[in-house]
Amino acid sequence: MSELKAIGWFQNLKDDELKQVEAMGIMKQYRAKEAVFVQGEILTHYFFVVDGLIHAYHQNRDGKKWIASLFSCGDLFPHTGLVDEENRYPANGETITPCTLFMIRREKMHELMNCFPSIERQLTQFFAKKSQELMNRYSDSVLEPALVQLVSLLKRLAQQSGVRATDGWVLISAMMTEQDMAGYIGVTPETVSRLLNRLYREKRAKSVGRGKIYINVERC
DNA sequence: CCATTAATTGGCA
DNA sequence: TGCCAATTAATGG
Repeated sequence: MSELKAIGWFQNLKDDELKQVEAMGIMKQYRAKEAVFVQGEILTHYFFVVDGLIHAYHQNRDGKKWIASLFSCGDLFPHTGLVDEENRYPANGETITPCTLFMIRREKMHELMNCFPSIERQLTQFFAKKSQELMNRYSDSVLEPALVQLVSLLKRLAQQSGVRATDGWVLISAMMTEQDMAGYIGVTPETVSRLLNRLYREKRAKSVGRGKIYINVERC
């Protein structure tokens, strides 16, 4: 059960403290494409990602969806209600791949911060990092063409869950679908499909069946 | 298998 | 690039 140590937040805790933290929440398994929370509902729990990929997205009445953020191992979400008074989920949370999440009630989360100041400091750093990521992503969405944004996304996935293969190729498995990528970048699925095929032609990436892509780190 | 969903492709704005 | 339509591929019973 000490999977918690692996996610970064609790590394400098003593064993008994770690047990104390484990007792404050529960480890939960999710299947792929399973809802974790719904936008607008009362915020009852926070989630630490132990394993897997989750997205938070907004959706309009036509069903168009925009992925606000991606969470992988070591991330904590949602990001509201901890240092402000917001008490509803700001977006829809849904797993992309099968996931293992450490789930902790809101009240316990505040208790956790009070009991362990070191974790509260990490939270501040975490927010700063996420804020920076969001700003970079937004500037890319305005300044860069979709191809560049797609490559950035693939690089990020490679860095987070990629497996090194032979000579400069990294395998990204357990991938988002192309629709997900489209939703993240803010373009249509057709565009993503065409851009990916372009990357394949240019030998900057290659496909290994659905959901698995090799990317050439050097050329990207 | 069939039904459903995802991805591809071509045409046109 | 986006949107639409027509196919083709893949996935899950």
